[in-house]
Amino acid sequence: MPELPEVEVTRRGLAPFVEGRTVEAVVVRDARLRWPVPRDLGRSVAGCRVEALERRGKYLLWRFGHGTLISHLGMSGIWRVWPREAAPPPQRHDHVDIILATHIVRLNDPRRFGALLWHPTMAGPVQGHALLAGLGIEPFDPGFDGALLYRETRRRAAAIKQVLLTGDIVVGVGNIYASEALFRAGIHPRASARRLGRQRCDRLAGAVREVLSEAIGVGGSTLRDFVSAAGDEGYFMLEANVYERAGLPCRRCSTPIRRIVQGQRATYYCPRCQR
DNA sequence: AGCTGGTCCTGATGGC
DNA sequence: TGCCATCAGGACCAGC
Repeated sequence: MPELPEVEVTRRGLAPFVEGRTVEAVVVRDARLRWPVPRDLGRSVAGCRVEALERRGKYLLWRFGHGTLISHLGMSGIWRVWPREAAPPPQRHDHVDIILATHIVRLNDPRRFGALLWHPTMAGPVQGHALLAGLGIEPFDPGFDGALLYRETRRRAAAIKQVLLTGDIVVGVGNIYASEALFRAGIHPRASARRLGRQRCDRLAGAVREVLSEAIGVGGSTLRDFVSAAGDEGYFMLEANVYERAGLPCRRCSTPIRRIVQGQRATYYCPRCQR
């Protein structure tokens, strides 16, 4: 279940089975994701080698010599891998199989907010694809720092929590980690983005990077279960400081954590630690 | 009935 | 008036 850490954990889990391997066939069982999965995906990639499995924001990019398979997990998507002889029969919501020589990589997505699209190289570099073109900087790019955050928020009057969620300044911060990063930085989620000072931007940029990288680190420990199809162990989260802790004492100051709604999404924060 | 991890799209608003 | 960027809300779904 996918914010950036879950997508990165997925990428690391799939990469050994996928990179350098050749796709034998693609089975599209149900094409009705956010946009229709191309029915002829098999014709685009069968017989072709996956050069690399990359990530951009929450998108997983299967790089081929002649194009890129763009995958997004939406709210409920998950990729699983089995040795071919051990793959169970497809279950409900198992929409697509990518069949390799020795393994099957299978996409399950109950809510169908995910996406699987083919972008041929002849249509231009994949970074120019409409879905990727507007994305903000990667949180682990050395160029992402307080100075950038400060510069990019100057004309954003909206609440910092919502600005973080749009992903057009920095990618990968979903609803859970937005609350967690703001707690770590001591910033109130409703604070106007443009009114944050330089120091608070420094703190927030650091907090975003820390929260995401710690979550990736922890998710790494569930990699084995995730890949082996031992159950839906793919999703793991850090022990939250605020997320879903409404009414419980703040771990730092014991003040009860509050839940508010911003843009129809829940936000959690400590009214004492975050101003 | 009302929540839930994402994000695209539309239409409204406001600045130049 | 027009052209922007920004912003709020709706939309897409199944499962609990």
